[in-house]
Amino acid sequence: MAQLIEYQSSRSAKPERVSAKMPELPEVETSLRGIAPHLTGRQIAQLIVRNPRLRWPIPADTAARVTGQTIVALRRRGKYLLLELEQGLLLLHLGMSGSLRVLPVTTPPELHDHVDLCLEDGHCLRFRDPRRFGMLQWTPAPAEAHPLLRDLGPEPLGPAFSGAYLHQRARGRRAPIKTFIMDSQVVVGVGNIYANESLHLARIHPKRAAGRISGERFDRLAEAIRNVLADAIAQGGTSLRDFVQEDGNPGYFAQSLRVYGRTDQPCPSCGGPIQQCRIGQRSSFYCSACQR
DNA sequence: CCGGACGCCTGTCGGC
DNA sequence: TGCCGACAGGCGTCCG
Repeated sequence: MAQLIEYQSSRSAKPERVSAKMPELPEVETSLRGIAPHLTGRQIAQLIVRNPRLRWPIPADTAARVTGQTIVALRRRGKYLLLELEQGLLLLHLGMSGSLRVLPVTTPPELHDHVDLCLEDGHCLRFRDPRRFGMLQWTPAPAEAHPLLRDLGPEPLGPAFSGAYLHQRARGRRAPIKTFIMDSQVVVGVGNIYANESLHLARIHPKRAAGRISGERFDRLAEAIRNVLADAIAQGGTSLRDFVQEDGNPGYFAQSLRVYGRTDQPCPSCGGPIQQCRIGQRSSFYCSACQR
C-alpha cells in the first residue's frame, strides 16, 4: 500500500501535510488504542529480538523475564507505552520512527522489524523502528518509581495541567516558551510539531521568555495544547483498523498543520508569510504578525 | 538550578 | 548520474 501522505520538506513548495512518521503523544495514544484490545489479557509466548540495539540495548534476559506472563493492562505515560504484566512492566517508546502492528506471527518480518512480542493466540506485536531511537525495557519497578518516568510532568489532557500550572512553573525561567513546553518535566507529550502549532493557536511568539508571559496568555496556551492534541487523537481514531493490517501501514494518520513546515506560505490567520528559525537546535515556525 | 549543546540513527533530498 | 552533506527528530546526558 502506498504511503498515504508523502513527506514534505520544510522548504518545498506546497507542504500542507506531513506523514505521521513522528510519533508524538497523539500517535502514541492512537497506537495504544489500536493494540490494547489485541493484547489485554493475553499471555506472552515468546519475545523475538532481531536487533537489540535500540536507544538502549534490550537486555538479553528480557525474553526470559516476560515469557509466560499475562499482559494485565496497557497504559500510556507521556510518550511511553506501559504494558503491565503480572510481574513488572514493559516500557515501550517509539522514539521518532517507531511503529506497532498486530500481525500473525507467520508474517515475514521486514527490514527494521526489530522485535516481535508473540502471544499465545498466534499473533504478535511487531515493533518497527528504522532509526532505532525507540526503546523496550522490562522493569520490576512500579511505573511511578522508574527513573525514566519518575520526573515527568503532568499529562496535557489530564486535570493537573492548566494555564495556572504553566504560569507557576515558568516563574523565573528565561528559556524560550517553545523550549519550555517541550520540556517533559514541565508537561509531557509536546513535541516539535505540536509545540509550533500550539504557540500559533495561542498567538505567542516561540522565542518569548517563558517567565515573561501573563497568566491570561498561559490560559490560552494550555487550552491550545489541549485542543491541538485532542484533535489529533480524534483524527487518529479513523485509522485504528490499520493496526491489524499486515501490508505496511503503521496506522498513523496525517495531521493538518497551521505553521509547521510551511515556511514562506501564508499564515492561516492573517495571510502573512510563515517565518522559520531555530530554537534549541529545532526548526521553529511562526507568524511574526500574529505571534508576540 | 538552569539552559544550551550534543549524540544516537537512517532515509530523504538538494546541490554539485 | 552519483556522491555527499544537511536535515529531520525525542530525549537522556553532559557541560558551563
